[in-house]
Amino acid sequence: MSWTDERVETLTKMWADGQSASQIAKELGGVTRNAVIGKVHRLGLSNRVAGGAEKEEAEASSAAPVREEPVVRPVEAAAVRTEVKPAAPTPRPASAPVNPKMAQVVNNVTPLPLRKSIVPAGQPLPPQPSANEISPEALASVREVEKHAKRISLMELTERTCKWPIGDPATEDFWFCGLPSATGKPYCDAHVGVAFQPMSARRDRRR
DNA sequence: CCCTGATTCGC
DNA sequence: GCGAATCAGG
Repeated sequence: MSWTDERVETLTKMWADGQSASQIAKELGGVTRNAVIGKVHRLGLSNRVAGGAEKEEAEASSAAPVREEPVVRPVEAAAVRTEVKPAAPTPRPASAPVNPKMAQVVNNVTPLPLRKSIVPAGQPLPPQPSANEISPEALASVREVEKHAKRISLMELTERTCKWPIGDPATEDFWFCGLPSATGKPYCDAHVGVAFQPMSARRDRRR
């Protein structure tokens, strides 16, 4: 792969938008993160956020561009950010996963009343599984695991962290399990245990 | 260990 | 110019 104008443009935009070198490399394909970093330096795009807080951009405020040679103007950066794809709707695996919301009922972590505000008016809720659809063993292991969960935030999720949500997303008391997830699986072993269950077993336990 | 960017240097 | 290897760090 060579650095075509188009690829350089992609690199420039993603870098300005705060994407990591590895993310950019993955997007471009055919290059390693080292290649991306090398190119970034050769392009003189290095010094990104300058110093301090990373992760979230510090451009919201339209502070006067003191420094010349702007990498990307705020408007431009904002436009790019808008293109970020929203999380894809979670498809139900063939093995009939149980709604994660169940965890709360199970944990009796204030299951009800759910904050009405998080459910847009007029939006019918998907079928909510009941506690007895989950095997006692799976429940026990989940309760145990959630005591030691890493409690990571949305931004800290990676391909190999458990993405099981815990708590109420409408409050501060919300986080993700964060324990190591089996390669290729979205959750840690315990949460895979309650998320994926054979249809027959669920039917049998259902009241 | 997972990950980050920075630098060097043979090609 | 390129990027693997390496370094330094979270």
